[in-house]
Amino acid sequence: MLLSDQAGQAAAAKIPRPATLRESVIEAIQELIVSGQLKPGQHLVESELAELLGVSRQPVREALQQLSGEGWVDLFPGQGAFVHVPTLEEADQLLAVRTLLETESARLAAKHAGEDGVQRLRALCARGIAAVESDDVEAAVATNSELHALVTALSGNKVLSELASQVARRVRWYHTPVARQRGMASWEEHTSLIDAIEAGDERRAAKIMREHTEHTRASYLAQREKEPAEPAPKPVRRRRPRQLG
Amino acid sequence: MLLSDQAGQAAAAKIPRPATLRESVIEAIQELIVSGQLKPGQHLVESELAELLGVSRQPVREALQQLSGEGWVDLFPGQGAFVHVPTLEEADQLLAVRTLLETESARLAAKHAGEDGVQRLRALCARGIAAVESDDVEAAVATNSELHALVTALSGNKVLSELASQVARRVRWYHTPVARQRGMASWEEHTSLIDAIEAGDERRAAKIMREHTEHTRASYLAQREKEPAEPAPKPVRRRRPRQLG
DNA sequence: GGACGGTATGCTGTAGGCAGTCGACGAAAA
DNA sequence: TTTTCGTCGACTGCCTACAGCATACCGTCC
Repeated sequence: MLLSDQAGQAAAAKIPRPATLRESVIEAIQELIVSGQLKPGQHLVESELAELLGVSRQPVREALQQLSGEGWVDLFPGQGAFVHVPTLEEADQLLAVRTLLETESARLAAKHAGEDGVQRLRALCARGIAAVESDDVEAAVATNSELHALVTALSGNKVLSELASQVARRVRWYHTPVARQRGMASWEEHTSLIDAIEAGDERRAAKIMREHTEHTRASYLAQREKEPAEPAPKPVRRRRPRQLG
Repeated sequence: MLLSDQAGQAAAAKIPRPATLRESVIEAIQELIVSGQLKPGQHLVESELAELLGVSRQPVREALQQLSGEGWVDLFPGQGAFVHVPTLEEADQLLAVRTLLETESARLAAKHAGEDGVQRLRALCARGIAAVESDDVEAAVATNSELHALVTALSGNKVLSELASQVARRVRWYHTPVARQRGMASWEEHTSLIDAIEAGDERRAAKIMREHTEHTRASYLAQREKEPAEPAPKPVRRRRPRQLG
């Protein structure tokens, strides 16, 4: 069976199925939220989103269900969906959880990662450093995410890596508008992390990752301290102003 | 404002809202899965579930979306929903994650729990021991879950406790059919855990919880080793046999 | 006899529509 | 002027209906 052998090769770049509308809508709404076009607390009217995206209400509803499961929006029965409002406290707790998950990931990665994995880590790290040096913030952030994702993947624990990636996405949303990036220091930490993983030193890898994520957390809190945060505009059901004409 | 004062008192037993159909359906399907009426790998036909529960396809679809987000079912675009098939490897990884989350919870609980929290823990523990002594397995399992949930709640980190409770639910599903309960030994560990929390000894609390959950994990694996696991009936889309008549 | 292609079937994905419900606004009463 | 009640508008929750598609069955060809 030649084909099944190839198919067995991990990500054999599955044919880019036209995906269901629901999935497309999920990504679209996530993008709208992360990019700030949909603001925290905003009432998401199904019919409006449907029209905006050119689909019917059903896929939008299903997308909102799923997004609520991942913490992007809050669903109030009978009232509809509202973009989740991340409080300072919650962000802190989320960052704590991320630290926990990624620290364990790093430890396991040091335990299990092979030569191949380390190579890929180094490649990503190089790309990240290059991005920082050329002041390409966007690329640096993206590469940073990829690197962390790869570390969790190398842990060998799929459940863990999936959970971590979910948490990471939310962290990115909370974090992005506040502090853009910690710059080169972050990538030096990445480098020593990879060294530890290559050496198979679990303790050191865990320690570095813990400190690394705690740095991010500290910088986040410091940033947020300055701006007293918006006065939480009470997420109330919006009423469409009278359509005249 | 008298009313709002009362409402502020935590769980003032919110009026049992008639809940949306979707939520009822979610619980119903979860129950069907946990109780084994829906077997792993089984194809969940929307219209059948709808008829079975006496609702239309829409609430069923939305419930399946949400359940897929929590790992109870797998959604294959164009093919439908299948009850998730927990492999041995995945169960092990899930238990590892649970250990991680609950250990951290225990540590934080030792750090933050007050007199009141400890009291409630002791009460639950007493109930659990009583249940074991009277051979009430059902009650013992339920109380066990409650106790662990309370520990995570006492951690003071809502994100963490929510994640832990989700993981715990899945663990219970994987675990229940295999090993019913470890009996009294488990509750002795609970007792010393509470002692550590009361003393505010973070390290000890974490250590006990880690060992405690690792015991569960070991017993699970031991149980599963014996039965070579079902031969994984290839989750294929079922086709209703021809209706004659 | 085995592989291939055509056909049928029933399921999923999506759309549209109706009733129930929640919130806002305005009028009437204290 | 403040509180309370009634009405209106709009949105959600759910149902029904249709189009597209994936799979299984079956006849045909090699």
